[in-house]
Amino acid sequence: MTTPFSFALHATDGDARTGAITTSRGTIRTPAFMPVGTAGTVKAVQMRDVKATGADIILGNTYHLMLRPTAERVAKFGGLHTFSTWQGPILTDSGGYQVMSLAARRKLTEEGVEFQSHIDGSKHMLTPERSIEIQCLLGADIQMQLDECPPYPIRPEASLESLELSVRWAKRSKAAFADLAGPHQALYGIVQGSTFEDQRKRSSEALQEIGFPGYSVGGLAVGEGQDEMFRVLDFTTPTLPKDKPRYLMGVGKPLDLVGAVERGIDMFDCVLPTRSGRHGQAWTWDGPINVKNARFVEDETPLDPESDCPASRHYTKAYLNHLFKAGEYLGPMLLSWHNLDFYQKLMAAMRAAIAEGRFAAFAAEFRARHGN
RNA sequence: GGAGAGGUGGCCGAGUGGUUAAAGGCAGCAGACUGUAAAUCUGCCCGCGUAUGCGUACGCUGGUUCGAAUCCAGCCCUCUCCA
Repeated sequence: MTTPFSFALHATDGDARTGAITTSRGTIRTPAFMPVGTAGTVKAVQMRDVKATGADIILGNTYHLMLRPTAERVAKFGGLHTFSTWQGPILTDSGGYQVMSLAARRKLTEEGVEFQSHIDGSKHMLTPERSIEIQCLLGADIQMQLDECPPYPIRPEASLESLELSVRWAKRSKAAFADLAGPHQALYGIVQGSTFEDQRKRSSEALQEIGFPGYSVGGLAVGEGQDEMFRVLDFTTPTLPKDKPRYLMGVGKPLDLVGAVERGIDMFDCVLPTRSGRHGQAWTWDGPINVKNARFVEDETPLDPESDCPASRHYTKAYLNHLFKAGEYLGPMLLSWHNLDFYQKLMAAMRAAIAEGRFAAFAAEFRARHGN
């Protein structure tokens, strides 16, 4: 439990990078995709299966775990790792995303965010300090500063104001983290600034002045579209230090991941593989399909016969189609599992391509096969 | 044989004179989902047409009415109870 947090770059190919983050709970191979486990569970998939897909780290969420079962109760059980049985590294989001997704249920002030629980209406004040305290109670290996994830589109003046608030919260988060966390844990700052180049630069510089072991790009994939997101990355990642991990929060679709890795991103998280899996969508090398579609009713082929993942190899599309049509739980379970596995295989393929200096060719081939 | 209830779009089921191509649900056909209030949401769902629209339609036949899924008559069928 004493291995300090560190990041090592192994190879670069263009702007794409591959390396490893070392934590006391294990190594995270980058570029990494982190399955989202908001409420202490990667929805519909058992931890041992999440692990078997090749995931090195998963997410938890401050807001949701604070409300239920509460951070204090999780701490009583020995932390989120023990409680959930996930023994690898855990990254927790600070509640910043809920500032946007639950905008109607919160009040934002300089002090922090007051949420009205979506469960029972009770009020909860989440300050930068309290967010760090909760993340420490959960035992998160990588923690996020409390930030305001602004909506899109947003006026430049409003974005700037929001960005400055997030910077002030970053400073407070770091101070709280210094008091409560250990050297084996890490706190990331979050770059904001919407789609404005000068603001992204300003945010990036302000955070580096404070100093963090890793930097996130937040406030993207919120409706601006892929072209715009890539445009923002084009001028944002170059402002980040090369020797620290770069985390693009909340992204994305497979093609988003490829484009972002191409632009120098090292870490990703997204609900998409699990959510779309629950909704019948399967991601494959040949693009996304919806297993509920009538054309799969008698399709006896599996999602990926070459995969070592049982969900991808053992079950026919006809069977998956039947499970979804019949409303059987196993359908969402199998597709979530398969999608997580596909995402990990995609990340592994990108890592290998970067290490071997053929990332551009890999990306081109993937785009051609997967569809645009 | 007697008494009663009822027949509505693939199914269930509202509607009991005009604003009804006919609520709602299910099934069906598609789409969306990006730091998870999501096993969710959206659209289509009689036929033809992009559409204004036209045609057909509430067991069958006939009638009343300016106008009928709705009122009347006859017929056909189903269900429940009593014999």
